[in-house]
Amino acid sequence: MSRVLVVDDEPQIRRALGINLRARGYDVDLAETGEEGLELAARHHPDVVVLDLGLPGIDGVEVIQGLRGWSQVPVIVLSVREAESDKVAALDAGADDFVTKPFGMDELLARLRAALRRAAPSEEEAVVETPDFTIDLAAKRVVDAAGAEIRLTPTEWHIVEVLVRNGGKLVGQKQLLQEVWGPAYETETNYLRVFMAQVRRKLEPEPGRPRYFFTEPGMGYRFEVAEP
Amino acid sequence: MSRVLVVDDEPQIRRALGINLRARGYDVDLAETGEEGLELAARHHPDVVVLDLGLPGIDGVEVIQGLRGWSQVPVIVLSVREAESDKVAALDAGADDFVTKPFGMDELLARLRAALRRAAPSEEEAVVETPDFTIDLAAKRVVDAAGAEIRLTPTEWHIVEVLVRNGGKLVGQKQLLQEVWGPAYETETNYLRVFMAQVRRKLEPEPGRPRYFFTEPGMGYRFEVAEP
DNA sequence: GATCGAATGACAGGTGCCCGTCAATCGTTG
DNA sequence: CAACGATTGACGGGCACCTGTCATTCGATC
Repeated sequence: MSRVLVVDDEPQIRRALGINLRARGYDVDLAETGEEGLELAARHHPDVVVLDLGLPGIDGVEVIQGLRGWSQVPVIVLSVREAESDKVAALDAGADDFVTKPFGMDELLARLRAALRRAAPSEEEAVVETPDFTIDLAAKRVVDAAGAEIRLTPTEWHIVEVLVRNGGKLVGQKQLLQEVWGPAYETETNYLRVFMAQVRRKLEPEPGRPRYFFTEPGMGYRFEVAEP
Repeated sequence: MSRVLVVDDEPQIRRALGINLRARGYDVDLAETGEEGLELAARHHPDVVVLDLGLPGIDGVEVIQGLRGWSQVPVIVLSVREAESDKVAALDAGADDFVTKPFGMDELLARLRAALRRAAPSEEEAVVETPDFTIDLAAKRVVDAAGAEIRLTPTEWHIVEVLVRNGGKLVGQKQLLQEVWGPAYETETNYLRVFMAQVRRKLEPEPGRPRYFFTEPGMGYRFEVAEP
């Protein structure tokens, strides 16, 4: 789950945010001062920061600037101030969002989700490696052990994708047929045999003795990388 | 400069934003309804959208959903409503920020800058070199091996940009069509064939045997610089 | 152990789709 | 009005997919 750093000098706010965020599965760091916040940020690399502007010691805007020196972490600013100039200063310093106290917990949580969603375009490294080939789901590509590309046709790739995304799990024939060819084809088991053979010819070192794409007779197919 | 799309049914708001934004050097599109806004977004690909929630016809939240179907453009929501549930709905639909009317122009401009800054590709070393040409994504320039500039038309450049930014990854036909021409063109595969041919004529040493812009039949295209 | 049926695997021929290419037309801009 | 880029349509070639048939394997039954 995501890690949230809360920087606020008011104990009741820290407490309320700590309870609510942890209840929703976030990991939460609490800091009372700007200095403490910067230190925790450096140590724990939170995914999002909730920052009060009116801090004792160094000001909230300075905290933002301190963060921006080395991090792109989204910052949501809290403030009792209504003054427009404060908002402008905070946003220009690099804040991502601005919430005026008193605020509703639902709104803050929604803004938190929005900030995390923006920051997380990070195409999870969807790569599966085996001793004989490597599958990159994001790039839609397969390379063999020597690094040479293995070309798959659209249908072949689609089958491989479904099986790999369900890695280790059995995928039923009907399910596979529906996902690759559409709901009207759920009885065309011939297709599966033809294309599974093709996939094995291209990926299995011994197509006759599959090491990765296994048949479960009468049920379906399973992709699995054997443990060493 | 950046292009801003403003969607609001109140003439005085449209007028005020139009004047203020243009005075600061933004290119501005003005739309009165959600439908018009979606159409303009598809045609002009703005860098940021300012959207009123209380629209006649289709609702602001639906406009956000319509946009999010194909675009990651930041959306700043305007609303007279104070209700927290509205904010939550808009933010969860994919809005990036929320401003309550009446708002100060300075605050809106600051949030606009913040949204654009977030979306900015962070000015990283956006240069791709190959033995035959060099692409500078930031400067929007291509030069050949001898240092001479290669001129690309806007559409050609847009295609190259999308493919290069996804370097190594396969870009689906629909995705490419949507990002370059807009969501209404996702079936016009002719465009791709014509413009890919044009791009290859200008960049590939042997347009008939591509070394950089590869076709994945039935799926899409991929830009890649071969390892030495 | 022999027989049978069900399910999978293998193979090859035909056909339709997709890509690359060319060319004509339209719309915009200077 | 000239020049350029974008939009279409048409066409040919290659290949991916579909299809039917036959071989093989496995388990059940007698």
